Amino acid sequence: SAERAIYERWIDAGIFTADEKRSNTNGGDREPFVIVMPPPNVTAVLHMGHGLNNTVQDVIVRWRRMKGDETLWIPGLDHAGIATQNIIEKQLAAEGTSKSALGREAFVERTADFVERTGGEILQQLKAIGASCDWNRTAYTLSPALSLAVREAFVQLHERGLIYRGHRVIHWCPRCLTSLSDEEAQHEDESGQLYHISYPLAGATEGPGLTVATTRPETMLGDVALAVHPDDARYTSLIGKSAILPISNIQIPIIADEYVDPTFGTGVVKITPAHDPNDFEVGLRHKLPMPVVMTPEGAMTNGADAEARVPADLIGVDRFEARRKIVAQLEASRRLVKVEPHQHAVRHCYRCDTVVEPRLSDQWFVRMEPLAKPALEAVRDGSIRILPERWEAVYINWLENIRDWNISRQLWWGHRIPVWYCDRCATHVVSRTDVSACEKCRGPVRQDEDVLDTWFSSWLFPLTTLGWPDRSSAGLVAFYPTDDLITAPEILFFWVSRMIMAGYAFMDAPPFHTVYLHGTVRDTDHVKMSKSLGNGIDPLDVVNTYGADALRYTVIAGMGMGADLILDHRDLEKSFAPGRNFATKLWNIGRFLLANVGAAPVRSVDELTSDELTLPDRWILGRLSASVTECDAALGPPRPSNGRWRREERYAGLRLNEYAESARRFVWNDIADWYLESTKGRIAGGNADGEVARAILTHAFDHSLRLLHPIMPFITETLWQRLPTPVASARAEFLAVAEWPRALPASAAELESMAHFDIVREAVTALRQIRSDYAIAPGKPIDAVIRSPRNASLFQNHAGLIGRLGRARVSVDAAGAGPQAVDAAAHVLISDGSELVVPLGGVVDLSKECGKLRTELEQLEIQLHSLSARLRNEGFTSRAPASVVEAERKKEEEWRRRREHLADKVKALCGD
RNA sequence: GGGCGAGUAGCUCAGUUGGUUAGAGCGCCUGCCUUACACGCAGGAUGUCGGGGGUUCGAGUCCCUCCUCGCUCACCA
Repeated sequence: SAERAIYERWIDAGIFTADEKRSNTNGGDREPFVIVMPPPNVTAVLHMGHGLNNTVQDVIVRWRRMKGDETLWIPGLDHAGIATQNIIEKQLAAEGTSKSALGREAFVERTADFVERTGGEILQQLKAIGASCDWNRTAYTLSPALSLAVREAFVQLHERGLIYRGHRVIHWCPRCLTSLSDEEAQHEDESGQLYHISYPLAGATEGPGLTVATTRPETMLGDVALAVHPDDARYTSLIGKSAILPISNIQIPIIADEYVDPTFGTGVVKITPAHDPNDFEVGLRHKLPMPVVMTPEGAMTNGADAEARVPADLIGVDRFEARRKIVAQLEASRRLVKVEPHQHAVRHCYRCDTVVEPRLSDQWFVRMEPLAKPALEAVRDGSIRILPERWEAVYINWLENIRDWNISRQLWWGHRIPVWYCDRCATHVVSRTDVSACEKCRGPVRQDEDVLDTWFSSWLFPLTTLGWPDRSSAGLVAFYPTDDLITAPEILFFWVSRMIMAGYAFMDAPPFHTVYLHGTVRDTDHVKMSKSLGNGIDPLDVVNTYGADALRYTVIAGMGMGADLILDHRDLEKSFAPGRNFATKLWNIGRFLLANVGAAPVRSVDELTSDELTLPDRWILGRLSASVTECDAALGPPRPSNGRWRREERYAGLRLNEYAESARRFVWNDIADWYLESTKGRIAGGNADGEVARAILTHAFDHSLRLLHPIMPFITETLWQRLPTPVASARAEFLAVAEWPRALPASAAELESMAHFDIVREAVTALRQIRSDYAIAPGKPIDAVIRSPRNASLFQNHAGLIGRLGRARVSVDAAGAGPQAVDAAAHVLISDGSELVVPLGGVVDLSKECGKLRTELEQLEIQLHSLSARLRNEGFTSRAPASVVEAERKKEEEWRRRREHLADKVKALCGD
């Protein structure tokens, strides 16, 4: 319930707002740290994928903010050409109208209105999970400024000869009625049919003819030749002759082309230049006609150059229906030789899943090879790293085989292509500004009807959001290049690699130095979560039920580098239990602390003298430093030290789950389980030692909150605001901008203290174990003797603490191993060689304990045996590092002692 | 078809250059409403580290091979 108010205070204080002047690349004294958000589609609503993606970004941004960087996280929206247009078209259909009835101008206006009114909801939703974006800089790919930049990029590339108009077979979606790039036409494996069709030879009315195999019989109406391999002995005699195209009944030549694979199918390929990219190439080589036999919607027709190929009964018939009819006709005329089942990959539209139709048309293309070169080099030379590492190979493989990018879309929603045609002069002009008349003849011109691929605007995002094309803009000077790019692997090619190309093409520098690809959110059957499949989780439900911090912690802690996140949409409580439980724990620690420590200022830890500190104090301070070190190591270096990643740091860091685990362990297992319990008697005392305990507990918890703030910003900020302040210390107004903890190197004395407290903890655990093993009721008092020749004073000093935490009256026997206990007693060895003894005084079944002891002895014998064998092995002692051998020897010694001890005990207790 | 990855406790996953008795969370078992927390506390059980071979004094970790799942690219009609 506190989240919204805290978020508003952060916003009011302007702590998410970046200032160019503070960046050290622009006269300031702070390192800039910048992340550009992968802009969600303007019509999108928040789902778990966004939740994951933006939580990761926010964790990193908040970490750097606390580290003192000038942080900037730029939020944005993508106009999402096809996706948005589809939505409006559906709306229009529901209203009984259509985009063509509306007309282009009205359609665009309506879409813009819709986007204006309801779009961008997702950015509001991101605030609910705590996203610390600089909302003043929210960018939109179709805004006037970015549209100008898009046009500038088009014109520049054209001037450099990298954009051209191409006439070729492209991927066409018959439902969206637009062309698609290679990446947008996605392969899906399908089991289809391979139809073997016999084409009679011209002049021979009878006979078998030539058999070709095809998966798309309907395209045969567009056939202009049959092709065989020039060296295929079966067919060489036929080259140059003709065959009859069934159904259309026209004569087509038999040609030779090396493209044909003699080993596949029958070794004869039908050539359909207008409806197959390979056949198109063959057609070019052999100067064949290229008849189009389908409408844009995918219905059969006699299109350009087709004349009378499609018979009347097939005109207007959909391609798949036509396939059935043609197969039936072929069968009837005995031209269908056979049909085989056939596994193959079919391309589908990435937006509507319709089977893509290859189609001959005129489109604008970007020549990619020159752009790919520096992008390839950037990853190879370490200017850019990709995490997890394995994606670098995928990236390199794609860029090495890059193909030109079809950027024109036959849509209305998007950036209109800045090209104007003069039909009279049969020329065109590419222009930064609108053109109203032909330069040559002063006659009328018309602008290209098409718009640009959505990704043609988003690939410029890191540039345009910072002020490009003005290369000297404050934004670019202060914040370019950015730092991390965080997204899902699905858009590595669509977006990430193209941004890298754009960075080099337009700024001569990479747009970022790190690409972090996180996993996908899936359900327990590992199916990708999606609203339409009904297996989605609404992050706002989670926020409302368990809080944003529970969501964030669960997501971060549960996700290894690059691994998918599995959640159960049917059981939110179970899915988010880790985060909810930890958030509650944290809150309760805070409650205890505030109730016991109170609000009065505490002493500063810096001024405490070492003789004031108790053993637990020194231990928790040591654990704090160790935890900070662990968190820092998991988060890693924020940027390459010298522009390029050195090998040893390249794949280090951003292990957010390890960072989360280290912080959790410190808070829960160190502070809550041990330190806090150890202070319970002290603070109530109200004396000087109580003041020390107050100071240390406050200090340790304060630093826990700092460590956890990037992951759980709301709870940590709320608690931190109420924490007592150390006297004479200037504290930041918000935890969100408080200093990140620094690890202090531990002195030898501190390390010894930590080891000593670990021994004390062992004694406590030993007592609890005995109580549990012998089922001694919690209220029943027990006595314990610690026999310790070496650490008697340590145990003496902490007998009270051990007794309180272990629920026993503890005394210490400094004489060490004296005469064996006459009474039945439980013995537990402590790793310093001491022994903890609890007389069981008739409460316990002796035979049970003997059995236990014997089992323990037996296991120890086995382990000792293999350890000794190892130490007798010369290979080990001579080749293993000395430190390892030494450690093993020490261990063997200890185990021998323990074995003797156990054997003695069994003798004494069990009589054998 | 090419490339890559994964297979570790019932489930979801860690395990950094080969080196003590392989870890965490959830779940499970036992006992506890111990004055911050039962979303908790204490104690506990559970692993032929996918199969097989190899290198090594030593392999979850390196190599080979097989099996099973993913991801990704691809013009075999």
